[in-house]
Order: sequence, then structure tokens, then C-alpha cells
Amino acid sequence: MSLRMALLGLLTVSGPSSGYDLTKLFERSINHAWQARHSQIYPELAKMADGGLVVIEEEGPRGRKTYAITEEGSRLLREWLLAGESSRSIRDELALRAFLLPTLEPEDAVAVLREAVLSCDAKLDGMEAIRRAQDGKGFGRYALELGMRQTRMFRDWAEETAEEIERSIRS
Amino acid sequence: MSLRMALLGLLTVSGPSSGYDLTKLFERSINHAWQARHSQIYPELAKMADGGLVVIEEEGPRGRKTYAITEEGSRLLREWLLAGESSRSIRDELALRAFLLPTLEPEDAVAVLREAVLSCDAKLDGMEAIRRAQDGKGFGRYALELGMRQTRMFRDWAEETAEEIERSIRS
DNA sequence: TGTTGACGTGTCGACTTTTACATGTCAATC
DNA sequence: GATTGACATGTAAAAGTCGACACGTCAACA
Repeated sequence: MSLRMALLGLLTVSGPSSGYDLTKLFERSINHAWQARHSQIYPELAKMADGGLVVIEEEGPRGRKTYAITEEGSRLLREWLLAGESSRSIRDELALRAFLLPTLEPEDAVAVLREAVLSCDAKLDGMEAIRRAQDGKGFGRYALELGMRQTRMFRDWAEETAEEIERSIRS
Repeated sequence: MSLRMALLGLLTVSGPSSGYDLTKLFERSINHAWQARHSQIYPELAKMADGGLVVIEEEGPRGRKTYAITEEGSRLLREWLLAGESSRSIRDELALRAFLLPTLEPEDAVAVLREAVLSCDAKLDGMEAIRRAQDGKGFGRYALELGMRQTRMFRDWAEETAEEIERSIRS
């Protein structure tokens, strides 16, 4: 259901788009909360078209198909968002790694944490670039802000924890 | 692979455990980063036993089986943790909802955000209770701290964003 | 004695997601 | 004229995940 809703959301905001566009949009906007490959997106769009949630608006030149959200699609998205559920199911591989860190020798744990900090910095640079490109306007603004905060928080946690472990090694 | 590593980690820290124990441990410790039901855990343990990563240490009274990590399992976990990868693949349903919020009428968006704040508060209470029960000692300490920070951050973001939207409604 | 609820293990079908394979257009560059 | 790389769409097999079903033990309490 989540993938479907994500696609409906992207179509709402970005207007009619191709599967290819949506794949790119996924990577650029929603990536820190959800991922999907084109091999998942194309069949899902086809199913949604079957169900009347989207329509093929145009079959362009190079076999390109443009999908647009329908009334029914909008209604479904709205209902889903308003139906709380708030289950907060998270899968975060980096956090999992962090959790498993105490099984390592302290020195190794510190090394992994230091590397995580660098990786977060790189990611933050990327997000910053996207933010500048969007220039404050645009849909993904709130979400990007959230993603950056989360990444920054993880980064800081990793750095602090590395220092804490280093202190405990020395003593 | 992640599930497998999570189980190896739990076995490392908590010592020999049954599938049932591991299911509970999952919920109590690692839940904000990864989830698994017993229906996934039992078959995975069986496969891991086949592969020599764990051994059945004891078949207790009520059909209870106790698994222990092997040398090979420890080695695999260590290798996985040290092999950076740092792919940071995240699936966060609440964040996805947050991302889709701007497709709603501002009033609806605010309502959803307010509800998210309450849900985070409840979750934080639960985590706080776990933390008190562990009382600073214990393995999951770092991870719990990270989970709480992440939840608190999301909570604050939701609150701030709700206020920002409300301001823009009024003006 | 019967029932309830925590303990405890497992399977199965449906759905989701990944990885790899497969195909083709078009513009630019060599 | 050939190659390269972005554009563009798809399928299939395998792996991962979830929800429901199914079975059985044991202790406590009514």
C-alpha cells in the first residue's frame, strides 16, 4: 500500500509523469523514507491503471507513457492519510548496524562509527544540494527538512558515541 | 541478511536463547530499527542452524529449543559489520506519510501532524519505561538512546511543522 | 475440574521487494 | 558510420515479510 500511496502523492504534486520520471522522483525526494526500483514501479502503475487510480494520459514518442492521477486516486490517497494507523514501522539498516556495534571490540566499533559519520556528511551534502536546487519552494520542502534533521541526528549520535567509547577505552 | 545479523547480534549479547525469547528481544530492543515476527524468526533460525551459524544447544521441556551462536556465526557478524556498505536504506512509514502531507488541505495536514505528535509521545513513554527497566546497564543502551532521539526529533518536527502550517493558514 | 493466559514452535499463502535479464530509441561524440 | 550513454519500459525468479492458522504445554485461578 505504501508504494501505491507514494506514487499517488508524487503524481499529485508533480503532475502527470512517466514511470521513469517517477523512478527518478522517488530517488530525489522520498528516498530517505522509502525506496522503490523501476522494476517495482512499472508493474504497480499498470495495476493502478487497471484499478482506475491513474490513467495513461499520453503515449509519447519513445514508447513513453505518461500517467495522471484520477479523482478516485486522489480520494484514496486522502483517505489513507487521514486514517491515522500511525504504526511507525521502521526498517533502518544503518540503525541496525549501530545496534549491533557493541558486539564488536571497542576499537572496531569506533572505526565503524567514524565511517558512518563520514557517510552521513556525504549524504547531507547531497541533500543540501537538492535543497539549494529546489530553492525553498516546492513540495518536498518539509520532507527534505525532516530527512536532513534525521541524518544530522544520526551523525551526531555516531560521533558522540564514538567519543564515549574512546574515553572508555582509555580508562 | 539483516534479519540474520540481528539474530546473531541478539544471541551474542543475550547468550543462548529460544526463538520465542528472540522474538521478545526483537520487540524490546531493536524494534525501532527492524522488525520480525516469530513466523520469520523460526524458519530463519532453522536455516542458520543448517548453515552452522548457530547450534541447537538444548531441547528443553515444552518443546523449547535453545540456540547458541557458533564461532562461524560470530565471524560472519563481525565481517558484516566491518564491511562498511553504509547503504542507509530506510523504510519509514510515518516519514512517508509526513512526506505526502502537503497533498492534503492545510487543515487536514495539521490534524494528522497533531496526531503524530501524540503517537510519538506514547512511543517515547514506552521507550522510557524500557530504559528505566534496563537502568543504564545492558547492551541496548546506545541503540535505545538513538531510537529515543530519533522519535523525539520526529515529534518536534511534526509539532513545528503543524505550527508553521497553522500560521500560513491564518495569514 | 475447567478455563484462561503466558509460553512455545511451526507452516502456508499472499504480498512486497530485489536482482538480473531483456529490449529498444535517440542524441552526441569519435 | 559506430559507439556510448541517457532515456525508457518491461519481465521473471528469488528472497524477504506478514497475517492467519494450527498445535501443544503448563501454571494459576475460579
